Amino acid sequence: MEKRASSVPPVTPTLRAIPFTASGTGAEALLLSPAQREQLAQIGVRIRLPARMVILREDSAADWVFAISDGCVKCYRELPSGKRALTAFLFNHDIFGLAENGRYVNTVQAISNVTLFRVPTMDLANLLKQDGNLQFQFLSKVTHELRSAQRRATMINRRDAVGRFAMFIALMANASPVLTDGQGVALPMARSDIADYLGLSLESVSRSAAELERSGLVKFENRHLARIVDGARMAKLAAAV
Amino acid sequence: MEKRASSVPPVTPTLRAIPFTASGTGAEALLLSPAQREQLAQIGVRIRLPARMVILREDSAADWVFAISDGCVKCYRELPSGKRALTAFLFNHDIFGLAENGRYVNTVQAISNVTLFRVPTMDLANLLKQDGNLQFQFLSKVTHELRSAQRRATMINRRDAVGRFAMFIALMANASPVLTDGQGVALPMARSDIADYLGLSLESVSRSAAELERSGLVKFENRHLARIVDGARMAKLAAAV
DNA sequence: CGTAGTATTGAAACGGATCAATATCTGTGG
DNA sequence: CCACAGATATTGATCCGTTTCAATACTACG
Repeated sequence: MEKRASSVPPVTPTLRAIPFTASGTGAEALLLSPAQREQLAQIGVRIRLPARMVILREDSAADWVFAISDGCVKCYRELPSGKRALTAFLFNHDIFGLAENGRYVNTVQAISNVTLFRVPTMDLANLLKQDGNLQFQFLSKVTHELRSAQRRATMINRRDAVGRFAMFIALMANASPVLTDGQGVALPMARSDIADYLGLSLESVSRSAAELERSGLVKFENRHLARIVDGARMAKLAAAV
Repeated sequence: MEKRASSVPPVTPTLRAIPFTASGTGAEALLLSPAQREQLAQIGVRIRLPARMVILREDSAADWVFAISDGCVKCYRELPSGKRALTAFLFNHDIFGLAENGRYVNTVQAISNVTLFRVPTMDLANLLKQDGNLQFQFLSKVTHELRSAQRRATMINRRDAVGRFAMFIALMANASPVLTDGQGVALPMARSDIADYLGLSLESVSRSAAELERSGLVKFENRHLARIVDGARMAKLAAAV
């Protein structure tokens, strides 16, 4: 059950989704076939972008759809009040840039250096309409992202800040493919990003981290690397919704 | 721009989604073509279910996918703590029952009497894979539901209960196709459902309703019908995220 | 190596949750 | 059609935890 970021990102795009139907062994991921990847590769390009770069802006023309080959991005919307609501952190195999009425819905910004696969929206739409199986992968993918959004809402619903943060670490342990190996959970994003994602103040996130460390559930090697010390209690706290 | 529930629900299924690409006039809805509706009608059946009936249960085998022809349902998950997290209210033209690994993710329960269109999951999957355009509608639909889930998270993020409830009423004014005509907003669900959806206690919802009425923004004709009195201030409050 | 952005820690206050009592509604049977 | 009972909703008082404001510490990048 080991997850590892491929050291050499593939040239063709990848995608991972949970299938609608039950597979033989259980929660197996659905992956693009070599042929499908080749098809996508032909209409798109691979680009590398530096950390902190804004990849696309909400309400701008949705000319491209992106798939992440390597790295981590954050999706957010600027609220009228000036706050920013983070809707998702995306990693390897994730897609973003699906539009609504030809406009992007969120702003997407690189957290780390990222390698992306970029496809013109129109070309992708045409390809999807032609290849039912490929589109089915996308449908599964978006459905899965819908579940993620619902889980986030559930997480935000919790009253206790510590519990929310614990859930978040557990979430990242699954979502982020990087550095999960030795029980270390990578948290490449800033504390303020976590706060905006969890609907907490920056201070509460900080206090929650301190509290988790004090109670011996998690050890923070540094601000961006958490090591789960007591997995059992951690899981219990994360599940205590 | 009048919305009205058709008095005679159609025999073939309907679906409404926001297209990816910009249409001529702006935020126009995407609708199934007569041919597509006919195709769907051939593999599914129309059923009527009474209010309060549980239509499908989380973790049970996902044998069918449903589309709502008429009425209102709620989707929720039972949390370990015993609380229930409401993930969505669904109306006319909405779909539910998309599975993950062959199991339903949420429980869906009828709020009013409902008329549903029911399709075997397998048959639908096959049809979607064959008909790229039809599947594209579903993809658009699920993408749109993803936005809804994100909006809900944004709503839950608000600190003030009154603001959340105001947003909810504004949301229902758009989502619910019923009774929106004369500035009246139908709230067919119970106060406790609203509470579970907004992440508030039942009491807070009740207090918020009272507060909205006291400040002259909304008049509650009865518990299930809100009339927006001061649209401008209402919109302002709802937008003050 | 310094500086600006980022994070931690402390003290006080606000707002929603909770507990508790009462009121209203809905649907059932007389 | 009305009365009754159980469920649903409202209103009040108190408590707890997060937000906010403020000061200090840390870290990363030039």
